Amino acid sequence: MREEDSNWFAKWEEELPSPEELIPLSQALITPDLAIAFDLHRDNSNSGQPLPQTTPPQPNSSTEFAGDSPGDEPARTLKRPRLVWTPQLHKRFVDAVAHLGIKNAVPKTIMQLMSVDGLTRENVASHLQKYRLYLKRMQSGGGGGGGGDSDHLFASSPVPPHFLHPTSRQSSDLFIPSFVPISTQQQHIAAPPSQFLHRQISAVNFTSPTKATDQAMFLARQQSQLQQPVFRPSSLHLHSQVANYTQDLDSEAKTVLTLFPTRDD
DNA sequence: ACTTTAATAT
DNA sequence: TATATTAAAG
Repeated sequence: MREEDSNWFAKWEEELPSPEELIPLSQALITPDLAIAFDLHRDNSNSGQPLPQTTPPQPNSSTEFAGDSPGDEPARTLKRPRLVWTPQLHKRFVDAVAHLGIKNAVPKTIMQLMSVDGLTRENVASHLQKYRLYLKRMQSGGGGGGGGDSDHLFASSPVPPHFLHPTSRQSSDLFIPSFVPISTQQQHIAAPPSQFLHRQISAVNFTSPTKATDQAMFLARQQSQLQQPVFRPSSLHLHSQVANYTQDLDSEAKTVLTLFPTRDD
């Protein structure tokens, strides 16, 4: 059932700033520094929480001289927990790609626009690769019969039409939301790593000021979703509040990063 | 240096 | 299965 092109737009917009939708979103991926910091208290009580020895690496946050002498930086080689692409995170991904236009939507740029702390270029690249395959298989088989059933994630976000038709203009000039005033929207973001946030925001000022404004708005919209309700688990340890960072040690010592609570549709 | 694609690993 | 990692090529 193909609706008009003008409809996806409206649908998409409706999805955006619903209060209910905003609440469950959390901050960002755990930052390695924080993880390390909190791991310092080893509550070694046998509470079924075997600490991950996989101390998430610190990408580059140390303000030390960046004398990158390979072989001396074990942090670089340590493994991060697997990223879990929740529908919310995927939506950010799609928004970013749509906003950039297919042309500029390369992993690095996408990553920058998403501005999710801890998200790596490779995370995005991997996801992008899979997403493109999904798009390809969408244009061929399409809506009729055989949709793969393993595409739940991708199906959870609407696919902008120009993703499928390389023709016609892309880029995002069309749908900068006229609402969403970036100022005064900002309540106090209860973000412990506000420094990081700041850093990421300031990292967006590339290219011309026009684009910068454009992307500032984009970011502003995105960040309105990032505003944290400051959910304070009264008696819980800091682990849970730092981020939605869950470890799946049930089966093995594998750790899993969860950005947002997954809510079933 | 970065992207893309395919193949492979966990 | 979903994501990561690697290799090769542009």
